[in-house]
Amino acid sequence: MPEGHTTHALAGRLNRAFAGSPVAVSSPQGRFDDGAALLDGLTLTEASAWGKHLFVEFEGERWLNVHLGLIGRFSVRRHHLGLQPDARPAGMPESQVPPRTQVLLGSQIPVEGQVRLRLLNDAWVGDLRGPTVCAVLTPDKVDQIRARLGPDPLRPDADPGLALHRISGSARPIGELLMDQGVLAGVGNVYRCEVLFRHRVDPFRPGREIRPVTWQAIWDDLVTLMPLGVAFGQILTMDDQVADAMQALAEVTDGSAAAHTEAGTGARLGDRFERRFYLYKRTGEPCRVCGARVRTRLVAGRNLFWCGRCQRRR
DNA sequence: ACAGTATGGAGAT
DNA sequence: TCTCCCTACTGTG
Repeated sequence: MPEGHTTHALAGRLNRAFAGSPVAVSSPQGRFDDGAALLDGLTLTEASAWGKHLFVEFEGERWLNVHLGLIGRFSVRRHHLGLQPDARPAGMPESQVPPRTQVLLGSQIPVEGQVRLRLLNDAWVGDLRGPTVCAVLTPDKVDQIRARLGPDPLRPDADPGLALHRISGSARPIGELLMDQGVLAGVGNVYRCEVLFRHRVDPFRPGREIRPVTWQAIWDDLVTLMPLGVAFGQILTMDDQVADAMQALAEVTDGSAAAHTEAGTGARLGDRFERRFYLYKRTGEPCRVCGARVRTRLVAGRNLFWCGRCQRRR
């Protein structure tokens, strides 16, 4: 389910599992052998996300860039092999065991399916499958990619004015502009349909006809909604679920409930919510607000869902 | 077992 | 606007 919330959650999991430790990098599938060799054994500095792009910095100014595309997955889980005493020379501290040794130990971790990239340290294993992008980049190239991306509502440094500038100067429909990663980074098909509905905006309305105050409301809404997606591992847009999620998140932040800080599976707060949207994939069903049938149209190769009555031009 | 679909995006046309 | 890439899950037989 890769929209921006997925990438940001992934960056967090990678940091909790690997940041600050040397990482054995391999390509069990073989299609990333060259890139893996460039990173193997380097210390992972920090993972971060910008929209749907994941950037993982390693020592020596080497960057791993991953884009999950439509079907990519990146699992991060604990393994229980540990480092066996006889796997390193006598007297060598565990922290100095060469990553290659870890690779040998790691080879005991079964590989299921096509794993393009495997990250491994003494406690964690991360397996990447089916990405559209998996590459090692120089800092220059990383800057280039970032320069092409619009502001990301999940980044504190984001400037919604940049997106407004591109929207207000465009004749393209807002439903299309929201999906353009150069206008706004991180929003995909679900968030675009749902957020336009939440503000009753006609998806076919040209960008230049969107009032700045309307754009600001949409942006503010995304700044509220998308962190919930990160925290709960699913896209939440329905008012009742959003309210519940915000409350649950506030309780965790206040410390009045046990915080789940493990990077592993199972401890996630996610999957607690029923999968339910205002419009997404509800073609022909009644609008939850007005009862009109939810409509759909292929826009630039993707299914756009909208309510022709609630989102009529005003 | 197999077909269909999917929350993306690049490149060709 | 079309074609292609790539994996996981769903529904059908």
